Amino acid sequence: MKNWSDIQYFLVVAEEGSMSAGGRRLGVNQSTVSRRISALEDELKVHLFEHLSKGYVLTQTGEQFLIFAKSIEIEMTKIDQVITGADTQLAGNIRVTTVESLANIILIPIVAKFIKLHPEISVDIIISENLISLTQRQADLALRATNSPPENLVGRRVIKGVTFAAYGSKEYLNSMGNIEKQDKFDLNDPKSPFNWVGWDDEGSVVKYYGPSYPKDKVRCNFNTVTTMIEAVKAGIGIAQLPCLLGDAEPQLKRISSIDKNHMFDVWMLIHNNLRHIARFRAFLDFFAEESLNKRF
Amino acid sequence: MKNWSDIQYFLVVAEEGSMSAGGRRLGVNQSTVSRRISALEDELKVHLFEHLSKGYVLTQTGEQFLIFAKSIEIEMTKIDQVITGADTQLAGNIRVTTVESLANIILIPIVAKFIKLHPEISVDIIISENLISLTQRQADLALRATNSPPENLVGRRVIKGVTFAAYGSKEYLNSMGNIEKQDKFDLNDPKSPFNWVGWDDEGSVVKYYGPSYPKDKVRCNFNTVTTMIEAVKAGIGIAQLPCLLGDAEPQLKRISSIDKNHMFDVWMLIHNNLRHIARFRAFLDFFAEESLNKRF
DNA sequence: TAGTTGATATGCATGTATGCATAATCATTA
DNA sequence: TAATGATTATGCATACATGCATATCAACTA
Repeated sequence: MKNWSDIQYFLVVAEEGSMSAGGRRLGVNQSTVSRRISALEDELKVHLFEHLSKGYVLTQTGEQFLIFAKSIEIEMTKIDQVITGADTQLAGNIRVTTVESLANIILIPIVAKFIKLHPEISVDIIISENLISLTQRQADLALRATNSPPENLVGRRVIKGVTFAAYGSKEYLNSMGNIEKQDKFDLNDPKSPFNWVGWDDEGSVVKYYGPSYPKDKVRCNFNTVTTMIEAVKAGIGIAQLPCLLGDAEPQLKRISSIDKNHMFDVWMLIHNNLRHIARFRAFLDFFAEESLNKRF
Repeated sequence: MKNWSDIQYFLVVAEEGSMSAGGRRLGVNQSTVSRRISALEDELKVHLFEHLSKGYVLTQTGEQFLIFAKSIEIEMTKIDQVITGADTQLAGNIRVTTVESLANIILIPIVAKFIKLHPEISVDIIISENLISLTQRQADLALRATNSPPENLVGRRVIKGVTFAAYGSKEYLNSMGNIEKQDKFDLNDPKSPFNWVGWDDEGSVVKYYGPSYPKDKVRCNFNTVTTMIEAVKAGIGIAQLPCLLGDAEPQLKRISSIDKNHMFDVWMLIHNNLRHIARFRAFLDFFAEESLNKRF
């Protein structure tokens, strides 16, 4: 797309249904609108409008084009707002991204409180196992498990030192012998009867911070903690899981001691250049406060 | 913002750090770039760049501007892809929006399966109690509780006839008398001792489809089902809840029969004009299939 | 049917933006 | 210190996009 302004012309014609009306709204001549639309259609080699007696109506392709053009329009109004400094009010939308497991136990309860406190602010939680890019502004804030936050992001450490331990489902452990008899198992013994559920570092961008486990006994790998937990529940094997999550599952039983050498922190991160926008600031502060009070 | 194309010029200069390099990349003269940047700065009445010996570097304002400009750039490349028909591949990103309650019990388990099946597709789940607009393309698909989907959206009914019943926490019911003794309560009796947790239609865009309940006995209202459930668990009172959700809570007990006159369906919706894009189609089909197999 | 209104396409004149050439500035290197 | 190379700012000529005027067309009305 050579001339991005053509989107503007497209949008008004799509909305008004006529070149003249579009021109009036943009304060330009009717012929200009007509010529810009033609230029756009020539460049893309598609027909965006059909010229019926009623006026210009969108073709199928035009309808598709409109959907994307709209989101560009929205971004454009946002950019104006930011520059003119309309972002000092505690209103508008916040987009927070995290992975499923952290969303359920940490993010969602605190967000529920926050929206009650600030009825003018709406919060979208974007759950994604791919690391949503804050730099590309797919989200405003991110709740991340890490030990070293990227330097272009600032934020607060909301949970410190999440530990790992091995867990198995009570049913699975029973099937391998009486779990009532023992609380600790020698998991590193090559003769240990347990299968393992592993963490797939390759497919995912989210790093594994836990202790090592016998790779040759891994039955299957997963790239999200939640699916790992499901697999352990289903009796596929045992797994190294964050205690924060494992202890919350009544069907699971902790079968190892905590390894203090393998821990991670949880950070609420924001892009450096967005941290002064009022609603983001308010959310960050509120979140830090709440997570301090809560004991994970 | 008058000339949307100026964003283009801004982006290349921000990246290259010089007007000449920017001009080369865009295939225009260096002076053009310089003039367009000046025009942009004059129009917005801010300085976006500082001219140091090393070249042009972003000011604080420029950094903020960049963040939003980037997302416009991303949308622009998307619009090109759609038009040139690059969207026939089973790859890319899908954004599905829904409310928290539906996410937890329906959406997340199926998405987990889906991303395993299609490793090239990433799925973002956007949890928002405000109705995210599919028309404005804040999301690609939406999982909604409704009985009449909007006409510009198409989709599949993934769950039919979700019923309501009254629920209370076992603890709360015990405190009001022995729950073992009775299974049905006369909730409409004005002398009934129960407080109610209500649904706040006003604050939220999500409609309440359940049976009526005595408004004069409502202690507090909530605008998300999940917070209602938490309130009921906390012993604030009883509430009309979707059985789908209420039955899943071991702490709760169903204390009324099902009212067949108040039900709702759950739809997976997509914008009419996006339904032919391959990855959306694949997701919609997979979701319909999976939800058929599952019994909710 | 003719007249009226409103919309669109196209020729022509004009104004604006662009490219080119040039001079000034600055960093690097001999 | 001088010389080279690269970048930027500005004057000037030109190319291109816009506005204006006009002809055509379609729909509605008397």
